[in-house]
Amino acid sequence: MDNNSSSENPIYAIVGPTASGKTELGVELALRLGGGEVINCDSVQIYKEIQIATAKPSTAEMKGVPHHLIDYIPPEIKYTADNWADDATEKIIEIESRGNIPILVGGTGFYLRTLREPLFDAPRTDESLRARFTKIREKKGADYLYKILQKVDKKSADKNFPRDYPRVQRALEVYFQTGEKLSELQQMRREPPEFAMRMKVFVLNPPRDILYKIINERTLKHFQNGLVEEVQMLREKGLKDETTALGSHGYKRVCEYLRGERSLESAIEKTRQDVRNYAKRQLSWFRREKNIIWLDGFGNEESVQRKLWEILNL
RNA sequence: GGCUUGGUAGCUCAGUUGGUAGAGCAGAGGACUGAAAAUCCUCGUGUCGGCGGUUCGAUUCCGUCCCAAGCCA
Repeated sequence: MDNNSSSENPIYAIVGPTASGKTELGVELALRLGGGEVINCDSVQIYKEIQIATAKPSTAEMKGVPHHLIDYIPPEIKYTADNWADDATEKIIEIESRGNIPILVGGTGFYLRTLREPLFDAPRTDESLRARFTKIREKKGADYLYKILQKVDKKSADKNFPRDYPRVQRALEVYFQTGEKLSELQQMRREPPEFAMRMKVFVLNPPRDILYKIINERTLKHFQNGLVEEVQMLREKGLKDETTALGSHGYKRVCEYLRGERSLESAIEKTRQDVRNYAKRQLSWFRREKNIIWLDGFGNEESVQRKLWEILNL
């Protein structure tokens, strides 16, 4: 690989809220560039076997553009942001080494940030320790864990709210696993990768009301396309409701329906709301993100595509 | 046509023994360091259906009209 030229080569990222047309824009960009390859940046599309409600691109939608990090993790695995950053880094190097251009496409802002601003060095989460804390929380409440955290790592406790248990628990897990305070370890972020500076990140920003309408329609379509049957099949094969994969939009509510906890109708409505709320959170996240370029509209709109080609001189 | 029960925030409703009102949901804004499609924080002025009357003061009581649901003709 020629390091000199690669240090000037851009890497692209197309991000934004769910249902904003990232997939199409990413593929069009790859074709326009000639030699673009898509790397998925979505925390659910990485999983194999869950399909219908994941909005993974179909073969036709890929238009011959190579796609990476899609459909490659078994659904029972707990995959994390750091795993993805490692895999994505590897793919970026691989794609560039064959003279092609990586295009990150997806809506998981945390993953993208993890790639650009790597996390501190830490051992993998000790799942048995996590299970123990979860048990304590279920028995004694989130406030109880929070009080422990106040004693062992006051700074972490002050940063978080008592009921935000994933973060409170994470800080406790780190402390009891490593003997060190998360608040101190977090200062020690690793150096950004060489390519971080070469990344051009575009964020799609469609009108909210239209986006919500599309989400509502798409959700209904997922159910009509056999989402319930897909979940039934996965559960019959032994996939647990508690997995990350079955916790994703649609799947979670269908599991509740299959457990008899809600009606099918309410599973659809609740999923719609889950996805709408998620889209809003994604936008909040990207507003905070540094070094991004906003593209108003949907990724499948010609005006948006034209604007992107213009910015990139393509 | 008569009777009954309702008409309060986008929706479902609570409430004020008369001093212009508050919950849940929806929605909005925000946080985010290995669970991130997760998790959490903050945000509620609306002719209290219209018009009159009583009253210092009415969304609250009275009258009347309109609308909805139910029952009786």
